[in-house]
Amino acid sequence: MFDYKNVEKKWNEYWEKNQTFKTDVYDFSKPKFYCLDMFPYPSGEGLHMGHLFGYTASDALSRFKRLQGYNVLHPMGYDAFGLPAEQYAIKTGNHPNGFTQKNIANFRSQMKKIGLSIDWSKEISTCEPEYYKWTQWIVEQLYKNGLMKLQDMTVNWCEGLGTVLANDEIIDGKSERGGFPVVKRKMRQWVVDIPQYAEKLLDGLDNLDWPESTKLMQKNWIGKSTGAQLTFKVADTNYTFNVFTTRIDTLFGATYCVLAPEHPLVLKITAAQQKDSVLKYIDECAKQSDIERQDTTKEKTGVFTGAYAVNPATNQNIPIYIASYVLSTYAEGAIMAVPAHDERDFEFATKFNLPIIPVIEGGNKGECYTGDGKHINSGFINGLNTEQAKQAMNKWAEENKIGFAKTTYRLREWIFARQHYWGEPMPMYYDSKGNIYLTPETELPLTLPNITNYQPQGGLSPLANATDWVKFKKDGVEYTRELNTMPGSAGSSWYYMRYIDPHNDKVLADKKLLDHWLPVDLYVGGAEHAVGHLLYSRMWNKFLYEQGVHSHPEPFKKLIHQGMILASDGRKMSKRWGNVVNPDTAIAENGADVIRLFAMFMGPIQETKPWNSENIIGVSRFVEKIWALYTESGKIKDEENTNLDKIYNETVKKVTQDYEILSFNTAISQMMIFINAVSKENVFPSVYAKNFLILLNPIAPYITEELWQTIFKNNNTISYEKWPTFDESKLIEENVEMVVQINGKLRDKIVIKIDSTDEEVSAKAQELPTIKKLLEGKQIKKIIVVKNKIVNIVAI
RNA sequence: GCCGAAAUGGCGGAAUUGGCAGACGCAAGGGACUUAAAAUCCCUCGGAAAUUAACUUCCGUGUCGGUUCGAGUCCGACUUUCGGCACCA
Repeated sequence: MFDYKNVEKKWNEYWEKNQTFKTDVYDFSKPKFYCLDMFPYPSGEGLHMGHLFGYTASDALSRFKRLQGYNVLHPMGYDAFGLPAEQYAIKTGNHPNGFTQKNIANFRSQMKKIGLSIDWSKEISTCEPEYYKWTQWIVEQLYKNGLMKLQDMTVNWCEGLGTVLANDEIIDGKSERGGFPVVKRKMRQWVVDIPQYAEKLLDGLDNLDWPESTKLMQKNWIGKSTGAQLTFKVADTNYTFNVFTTRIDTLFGATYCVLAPEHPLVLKITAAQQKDSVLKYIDECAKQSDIERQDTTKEKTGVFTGAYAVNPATNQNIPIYIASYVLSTYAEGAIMAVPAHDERDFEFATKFNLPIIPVIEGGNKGECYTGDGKHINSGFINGLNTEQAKQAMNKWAEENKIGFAKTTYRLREWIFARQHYWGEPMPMYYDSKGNIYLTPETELPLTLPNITNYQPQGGLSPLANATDWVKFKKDGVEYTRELNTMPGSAGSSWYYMRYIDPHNDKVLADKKLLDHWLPVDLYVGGAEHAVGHLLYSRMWNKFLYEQGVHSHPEPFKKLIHQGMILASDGRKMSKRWGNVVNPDTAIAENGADVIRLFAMFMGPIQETKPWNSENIIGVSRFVEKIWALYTESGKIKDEENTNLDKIYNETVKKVTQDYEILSFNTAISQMMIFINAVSKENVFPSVYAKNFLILLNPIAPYITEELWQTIFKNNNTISYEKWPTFDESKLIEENVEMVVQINGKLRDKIVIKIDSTDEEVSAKAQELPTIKKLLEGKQIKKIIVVKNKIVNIVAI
């Protein structure tokens, strides 16, 4: 029996004592491989199966690359600022740091139990001043470059949490944490001008080895839209407003305009007799939650302002409405409505009896037509198709100073402020006039003050309670500090850089090291970060790249998302269902090797799949079989066994290829096939026995270390051995079995010399008695030979 | 509503470029060993027909159609599940 408990203890101590997995980042003599996991938020619940799964996969790859002779960087850290710690502090009055540190200690010990080959000397935590000093430094650079700014924003306000939330922190109109309702509110906020990077972020996607679906999600999130901006005059006033349209060609069919209810012009242009209804409508919209407002199944609403705009193409007056289907947050917050050729405008116009003028031929009468066609009722563009008409109209608009071609993005400013205590303090302060100052670099990190009351103060961060910290004097002048702290995504947007040089106190990280180690070669993490974290990180990376911090425009070369691990009942693991399987328990009961093998054997890592504990026995038997084979069978000898040559070389080849593409389930399957073959033989050549341990080591590090040491009397760890090579000539046999088909159906098989000519093969196939019989009375039309595989006789 | 991914035995899954569907493992059934059990080993294991048995035949990768000598794989339409977005002008 494999005594996994003692073996795990022994090797955990050995690895720690010998710093087996410490990476010398200055060693540039070997090729580098940077293997990164999305670091965990250290919750009170500890690691879950999803962590175990993803971390095991990246660890197996790290160990594989190490064995292949790469200098591997495989670090770990903690995304340690966050809401649960904040709420713990609010509830208990205790400092969130204690809670966080306790959880971190638990996470670290759990990860060690899985046998992860982490370089623990490079461990980081985003809540350490040593770390967030540089988060603050980056924020200051963003500010200096005009990318971090104060802006009046319509924000997602969550009263339940007393804070502003990012779009990706909201699910179905409720806060991701706590499930509290979220409403829109206008607030002055620190924002990162990420839209400035929209085009670069879009371009950069092309060359990344990422899942296509993730790239597409980022593309959609950025939401590039090409069209034109047009200026409309408000009739009988000096007011004008801009609209954005992708269909400038339909301008002749614009029969009304709509402003978003929040549009600044609304109150200025509303006619006296419409004032009441307009105010009432604006009020209604403000009160609506996100879910209500985004419900597209509901009938569109809106009111007439009493004002008219001038259609610049027809010079006719067209009514101006306000309606909630026009969003203040997108483009100009105003549209020209072309009901004949836009579904939404059509619905609205029908409801409010507004004129619908077709300007493109096609479609049915009385219906909205969005397709291409010849323009009609459109003055100088009559007869043109959509593309031609767009060009003509763009030219016309520019010449007449009415508008110009424009590209708009859906991507909005990244709201970079939370009304929390447990986050990085913003390194800004204000004088009595409201002028903004940056905390001097020499004074960074600006550390969190100690407070006792963690309750948010009427929309202000609990930092407001630290009066001594908030107000301070410098050269006799009184200043006030920024009270907001940074969002969770701040520290996680650059942590992969810090791992490379985690204790540098002069710079964020040595440029020479960053240039060598970036980009990350493999990034493993959940698909839930497809836009949020993975977009923010890319933007910070691009910014720091442009600042000359390092020389890599993209941070993560290859990305994979590990699938979600469900409970055996096919549902999500949840306390609510009582179906949670805890990694600690699973490891204690089966051993880390067995759990690692089991996790990797379940299926492709990208797939969501259930954790069926009863299947563990399969890999457990495999482990015991190996243990017995090496320790008891006496089969390992310095002899040859030609029966095993082929399967051995096949196994080395297949396992190597499969590890390379992270297909661990098929690699394990091949190793099982090999061990099954060995168990049928009397001799297991010691060269094969040694090399098999190396093949298995990335997934099952403990048993392989132990056998390596005890059976082969090696004093060194197996972790830096040389990856076995295979002999291609051993894979080629003299004869091959070929399938004989008639009309594509399997009828017989023949064994034939490898690489026989098509003629030889088809002649031999036709001599087979079964084939002869089946071909009786039939005429052979064609014979297709797939070399060394198939003969297909087509006959009628 | 729009975008994306997926669907293969009782179960997890495998199948190179379009070339023997079901590797490997679990569960199940049968047998060996044992006083017995556990463990281990051996055999069977998609469905149907037929057969003493070997053998054989037909059907079969969500549904319907197509391309092809040949389709789990390619094309078209659809169904279901999961993920994302959600009036984006």
